[in-house]
Parts: sequence; C-alpha cells; structure tokens
Amino acid sequence: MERVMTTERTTAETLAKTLRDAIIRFSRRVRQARPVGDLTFSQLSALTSLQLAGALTPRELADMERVQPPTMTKIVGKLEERGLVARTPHPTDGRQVILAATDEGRAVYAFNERARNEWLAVELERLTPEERETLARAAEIMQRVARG
Amino acid sequence: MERVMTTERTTAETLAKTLRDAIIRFSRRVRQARPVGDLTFSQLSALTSLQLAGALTPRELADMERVQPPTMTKIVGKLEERGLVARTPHPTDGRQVILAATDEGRAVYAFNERARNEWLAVELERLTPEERETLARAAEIMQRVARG
DNA sequence: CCATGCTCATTAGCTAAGCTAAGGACCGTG
DNA sequence: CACGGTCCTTAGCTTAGCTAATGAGCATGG
Repeated sequence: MERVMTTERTTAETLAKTLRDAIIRFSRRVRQARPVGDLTFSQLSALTSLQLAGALTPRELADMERVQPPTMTKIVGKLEERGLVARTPHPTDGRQVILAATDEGRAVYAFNERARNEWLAVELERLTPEERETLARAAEIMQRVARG
Repeated sequence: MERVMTTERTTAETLAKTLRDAIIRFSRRVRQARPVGDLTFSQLSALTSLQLAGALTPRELADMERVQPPTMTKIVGKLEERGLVARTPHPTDGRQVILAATDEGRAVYAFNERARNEWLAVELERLTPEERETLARAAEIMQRVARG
C-alpha cells in the first residue's frame, strides 16, 4: 500500500511537470501562430463564454473564466473597444452591468467556430484520429481539474 | 473522401477550440494555486531546460523555450536576481554568454522535481491511472505539435 | 588588413494580462 | 436610518510576450 502510493505520487509529480512544460510550449506556439490583430486567447475565451451563456455580469464571467474581476474588466474593455461586447444596466441592481456579445461579436465567434485556416486546426488535422481522441479526453480532464 | 475530409476538418476545428479553452482554464487554475514567491511557469520552464541541457546561450534557450531572445533575457534576468542562474563569458565568441543553473538553481529544480505539496500533483493523484495516462500522452502530442 | 554583412545579447517601447488594494455606488437587513 | 456586504472599476504593480533598434563582435572576401 505504501509502495503503491509512493508510485502514484511519483507518477503524479512527473506528470505535473511534463504537463506544465507541454502546456507552456504549446501555448506559446499557438500564440505565435495567431495572426496580428486576431483576438488573444483570453479575449476569445471570454467572448466564447459570453456567447454560450447569452449574457453575464462581469463577476459571473470572471468566475467562469477563472480570473479576478479587475482582470475581466480589462479583457472586456478590449472586447468592447472592438465592438464585440456591449454593456447594459442591470435590470434590478444599480451596481451591476450586463455583458453580452454584439452582432459583430457573434459573427467573430461564429467565424472562430469554423476557422479553416487556423494553424492549430490544420496541425490537429494531421494527427491520427487516436491522437485527436487523446487530446479531446485530456481537454475534458483538464477542465475538470480546473473546476476543482 | 470529401466527406471524410470534411469530418476530420470539423473535428479538428472543434478540438482546437476545446483544447484552447481547456488549456487557458487549466493554466489559470494552476497559476492561482502557485504559492506567492514561487517561480512562475516561464521561469521554471527556463530553469528546467537549463538544468537538463547543462548550459546554453540565451539564443539557444530562447529557441528551446519557443520565445524571442529579448523575452528570454527578461526571464533569465529574474532567475539571475534570485541567484538561480549564472552567466559566464563564451569561450570563443565575445558576443555571447553562457547560462547555467547555480547550485541554488539546481536545488530549486530538484525540489520542484519532487514537490509533494504542489497542488497540481495532488490533483493529478486523484485521477485514475487511465486519466493520468491520457494526460501524459496528450502532453507528448502537444510537445510534438509545438515543435512543428 | 579592411570593408561589409551578419549574428549576438541587450535595451527601449509597447501591449496584454494576471494579481491585490482601494474607492465609490448600491443593496439588504435589522 | 445605519451598517455591513457586494458590485465594478481604478490604481498600482508584476510578468511576459512582441518588434525595433543598438552596439559589439565575428566571418568572409577582396
């Protein structure tokens, strides 16, 4: 029992390091392939959450995206500058605002949903179906871990 | 054939989005769990590469880490401030320097190799062996994709 | 030996995004 | 009404990503 736990622990630690390294390299590579002017990871992720949820308060969006509210204020500020997100007063609470994707934001979201020229999608296309399946499963596991 | 390719393309695009979302959430979560004062992802990754390679020029390290040289200059500067990395003149080229981990840097690396209290390692320990295997395989695939 | 083109690392300047602390407006409750 | 709590934003700081520029140094050809 002690030996089994030690083995699992060693495996988990090695995996933690391996995963961290892989993610940082992968993320950098994807970022480098992003055309200048396109939305950043954080912006696109926020827009996606907004689109899927319909409308959210900044607090809700920050929680969903796993950042603190001031960070989300900044990200949303950028999206708003680009006309992709709009704010309206909250119906019942004067402290709050409601964020929602604009028509243009929805168009950008839809475009990203089917970005045929995107470097990452092209690279993933070159993997075997098994490898893609592995990545899909890993993504699901990571989302679960991130939710805590 | 056309249908198969369309299916693969759709799958790859969906996977690209899924993977991006998972990675950004996961990365943020791991970052939030990092004790104040610990090395950042980028710093730890650079230190790891240095440790494993023994010694590198800034250019080599930047290439290995997939960033531009000025970025690596900054990251290394931080590591140097903390006494984890040292510079020596290049033996034959006056333009270059050699970077290597210090004794302290090696100790930090070794500590991170077996960080038993690290949040991520603890979380990974709670997964099934199959799930860990999936993540390990995914990490390998991501490294390969990142190398291009 | 000299001129030239190239390479190296760094600095400068900018952007983005992460955090905590603080401030002001607003809400809910006793 | 007073108070405690919540909301979003601003302020201030850090880290890290990029491109452009700079000055030192190297390699090569004449």
